Amino acid sequence: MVMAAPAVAGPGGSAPGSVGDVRRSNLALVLGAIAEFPPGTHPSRAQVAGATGLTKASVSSLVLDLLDAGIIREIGLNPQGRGRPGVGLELSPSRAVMGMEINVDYISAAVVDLSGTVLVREEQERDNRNGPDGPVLAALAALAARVRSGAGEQGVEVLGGGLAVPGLVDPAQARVLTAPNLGWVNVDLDLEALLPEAPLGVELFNEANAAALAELRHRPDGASDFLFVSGEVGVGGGIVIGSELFTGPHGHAGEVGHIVVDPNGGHCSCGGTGCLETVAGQDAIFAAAGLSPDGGSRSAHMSALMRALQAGEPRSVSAVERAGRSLGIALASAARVVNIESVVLGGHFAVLEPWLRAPLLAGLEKYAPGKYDSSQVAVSLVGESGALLGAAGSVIRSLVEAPHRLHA
Amino acid sequence: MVMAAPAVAGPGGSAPGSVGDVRRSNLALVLGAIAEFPPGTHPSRAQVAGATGLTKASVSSLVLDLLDAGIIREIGLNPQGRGRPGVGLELSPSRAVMGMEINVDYISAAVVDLSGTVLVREEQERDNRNGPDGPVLAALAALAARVRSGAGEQGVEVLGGGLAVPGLVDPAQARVLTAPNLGWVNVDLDLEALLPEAPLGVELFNEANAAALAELRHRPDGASDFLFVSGEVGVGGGIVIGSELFTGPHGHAGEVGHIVVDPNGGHCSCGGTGCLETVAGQDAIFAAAGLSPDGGSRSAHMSALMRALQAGEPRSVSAVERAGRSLGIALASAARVVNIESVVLGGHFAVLEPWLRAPLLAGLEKYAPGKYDSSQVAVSLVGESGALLGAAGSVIRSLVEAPHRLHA
DNA sequence: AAGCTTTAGTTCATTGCCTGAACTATATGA
DNA sequence: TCATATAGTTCAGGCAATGAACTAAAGCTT
Repeated sequence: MVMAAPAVAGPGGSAPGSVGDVRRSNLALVLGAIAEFPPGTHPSRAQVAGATGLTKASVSSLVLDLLDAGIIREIGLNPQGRGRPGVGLELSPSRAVMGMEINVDYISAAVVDLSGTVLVREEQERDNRNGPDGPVLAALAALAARVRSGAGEQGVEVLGGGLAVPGLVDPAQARVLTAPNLGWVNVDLDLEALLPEAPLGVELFNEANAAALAELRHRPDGASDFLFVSGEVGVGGGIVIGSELFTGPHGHAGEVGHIVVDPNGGHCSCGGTGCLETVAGQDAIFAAAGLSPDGGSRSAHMSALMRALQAGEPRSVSAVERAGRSLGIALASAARVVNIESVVLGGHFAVLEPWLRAPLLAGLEKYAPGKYDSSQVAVSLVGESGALLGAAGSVIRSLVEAPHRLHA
Repeated sequence: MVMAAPAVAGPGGSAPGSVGDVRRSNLALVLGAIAEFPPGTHPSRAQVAGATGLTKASVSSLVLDLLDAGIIREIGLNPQGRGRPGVGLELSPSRAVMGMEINVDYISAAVVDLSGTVLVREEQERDNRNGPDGPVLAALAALAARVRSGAGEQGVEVLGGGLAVPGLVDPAQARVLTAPNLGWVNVDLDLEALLPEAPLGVELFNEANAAALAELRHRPDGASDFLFVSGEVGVGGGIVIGSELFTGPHGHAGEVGHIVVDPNGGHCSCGGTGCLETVAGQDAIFAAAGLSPDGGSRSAHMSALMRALQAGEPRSVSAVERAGRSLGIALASAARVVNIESVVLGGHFAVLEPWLRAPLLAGLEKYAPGKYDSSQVAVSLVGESGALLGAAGSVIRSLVEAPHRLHA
């Protein structure tokens, strides 16, 4: 049964609850209400009271704490028609977090304020393949410092950050377990060095997971349950359930790229056989389309593939169709395991969607009839910078959910 | 990052927390501590205080509420060596819940006390296939009433119940969406009628999910993350993560039986193609082993299959090997999606495990190398009555986690 | 322009809960 | 018999939310 969630619930049997915890909980409730108000509108204390169910007295007191902590600020007046106008509240525009990304051929960093607006952003091309991790992180630290001081000049303080990496990560240990396309195995990261003295520290994310979180924030339909499939060199995924990232017991759920789609298929970089990635990863598609894997950069290949598809070149079309069919098989299986009915296509899957959609839907209909319909296969809205934005957004969200961490 | 769970955390942004919620939370904490003490040992208030981190004063007060509600009782003395002996506390033996099950060829009901001991149990053979649901439920209600009054004669009060059904359910609406082997589609159940006046009502469960919960309770290794695969006529599953059932956004996660294991495979009763169930379901195995599907009952077939396997009859052996390989493929895919590394085999998979294990492990190694090892493929310990026990256990657990529901 | 109405926000006494310290109760050991 | 150790209770103190009363500041009415 779907249990009615208690207003304040203890954890799985460990720490005792005391009165102070109620305040922490309500502090988050108030801040969340302010954050979730339609952008542009600045709710008054009274409106927050209405939205949260707390009394005006409690809200006043909680808002005071948040003001003291600098997380929110008062802005202008807010006439309600008749009586005394309310004082508008909004997330402080001078507090921000940093999103960072290490990818195969670039590093990037951006400062994002608490309402999600990108204030400063810088990207740096860099071949990160198969080199040691040290120089990559040094370069990123320099980039982050530059972006941070740029924000500082605008009077913006960076509270914390999130780093997205294309590989399996152990966030608790700040460790990259494997990142095949970077050539990293069991790399421990000194996240503190990326953002020295930041009160909230730096969190580590898998790239596809971070992108899924960004997608969650930007979906106009407000979807709270979906599977984000990210087509890159590899095929990654992120599962969002109830507006939360579902990571599984060890943090690596959603590895859609390694679902078996053909038991008699080819070898995969993961050591497995017949994984989706061996059919729908970038290199697999290029090879099947007859584009030599070494004759140019991947982005050049992608452009060539697009031209060929637009011209209706049969080999390219059938390569993409094969990828779509396999994607359908993988998503059918995934739907059965996690009971998700909605898919968002990211990375090259978004770009190839016009050619991918029909075979994908046919595959879903054949292997999981009735579980999806075409309206539940959408194209990503966040594009390239999804991982960056998602990492930042997740840090923002964890702050909103636990504002007491900021000495309030 | 794995966030440190706050001692008292609000829900996803709805209800305000107030001081009273702290008490509810701590009430559950105390009751949970008492429930989780090694069976046979009856903790004193002081020991509960130590285990929970609450003060003795708070524990005394909370224990008083639980005593008033009749959920626990004091039992004997508990010498600690030197000073004053503590008063032992235990879950009240006169409060219980009822587990119920509807299956293809029987219905059953059992009264289970709060510590998990089965007090009364009755099973009734009955052919529930393809008949209307009304008579089945009437028979179950009668059975439940009999068992309940049997418990009542021993002075045991039944507080609530859980019903396990072999099909997809919507617990919130008390509705069975589909139960192929019963021939039910969109059946609304009057759960209240099964246990009139029971203060906690009756919850509805999918059979494999309930069995997974029973498995959780009975594992000696205390595993808290595993995938339970139940082989019956169909192939069901239940995902346990962090000692909680993972049900997905719509409550139907873990349908391992319909993972695609062969894109060119046969039709499945779900409408799909190449599902695990078409290779590893009971009928599929019997057919592949050359046992005519209509020449006897399923249990007779199972006995025949076991004899054939013990004799090394090639067709039977290869049928089971094929099922094992396919199970390996399905579990490899599932591991990638939910990141679970441990499997428990139930139903006929438990019975066939000696023949199933080798091909299963080979499949896992081929399709998800390094994700599992043989020690993480275990055989179910709860056997036939798993669903019954799991449904009851889940109701007990939800009571332990929210004791205030009992007017305390 | 003065006064009424309406809404926003604050102040304050009350209630509920946990805490820590003091206290009572009850055992063992010398 | 007395010292010691442990269990459990009592009680004052602190913190948080509540609801009612109150102040503040606008629009509307006449």
